[in-house]
Amino acid sequence: MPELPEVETVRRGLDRFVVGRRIDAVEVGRERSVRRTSRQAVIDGLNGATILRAERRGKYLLNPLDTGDTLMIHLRMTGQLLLAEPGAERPPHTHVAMHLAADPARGLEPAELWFVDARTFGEVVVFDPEFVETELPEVAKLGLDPLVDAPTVTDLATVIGRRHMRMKPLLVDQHVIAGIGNIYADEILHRARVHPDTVASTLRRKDFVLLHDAMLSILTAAVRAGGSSLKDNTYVDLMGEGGSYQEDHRVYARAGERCMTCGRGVIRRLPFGGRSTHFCPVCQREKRGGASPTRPRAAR
DNA sequence: AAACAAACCTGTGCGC
DNA sequence: TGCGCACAGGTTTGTT
Repeated sequence: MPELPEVETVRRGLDRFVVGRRIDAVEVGRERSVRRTSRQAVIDGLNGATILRAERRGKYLLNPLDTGDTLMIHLRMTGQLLLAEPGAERPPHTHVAMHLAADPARGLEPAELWFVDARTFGEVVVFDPEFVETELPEVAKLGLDPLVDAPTVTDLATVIGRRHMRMKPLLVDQHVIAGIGNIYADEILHRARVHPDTVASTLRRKDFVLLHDAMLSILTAAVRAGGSSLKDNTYVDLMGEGGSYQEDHRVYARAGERCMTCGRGVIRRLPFGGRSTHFCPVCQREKRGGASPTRPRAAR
């Protein structure tokens, strides 16, 4: 569920309410949430540690600790991080609870930080960042982060311009660009007027300009709105508040509706690369060379 | 290199 | 109301 804007919103909550505090105790309920290492490794790695910073790379939350280790949390589909008062009743599927010490300097009372995750795809890991390549290889291999790395149009063109992948699967590929998921990929392609089936290597400079602008403006606007919360309200921030960017979605979950941009097309929903994809057939006209199933390639 | 399916789990919404 | 099935924001792995 959570993509870059949602994870960034959570990161900001951590920055504000959790950074600088010591973890006095840790409870791990379900072992699956800490499967990367073990229950004991997470407990030992966090007990007595102080969280120095709250960082994010793609959809990964990275929190350096004063022990030299880093606490990584990935929410995957249904994970949540919630701040609560000590002893408060925990929601179902609360798998990890960290007891945070007070921070009198900032007027913060003791609190609990909960990792809640119904589907248990998410995970909590304590690792040594010096060995990120072996301990968390996927983090080491993440592509450009649109906000952290602030890539230019040329950076974007360099990273995706020689790929023969279709744009929808490419945008959600974390090795290429980190942080974009199914919702924002659809929104970005629509704003850039690029059909999801367009092969990346056929794009022109003007397309990269449009994609770059769409990516940056949509992601920053979504962060400003606190992310997108869908009907099930699975995504909420640290304080349990939903975001409002879903109100600005132009194509995602709008199949069958008239396009709000051109007023002519009707939003379609089709699987691309196995993911349901929403687009306006008028705004995002398929161009020649973009979408043939057997892509003829001149030998060279 | 790229496409595709399956796997990991649970909850929800829909058609009947 | 109840049942069964399709589907869901992510990512990895194994095959073509």
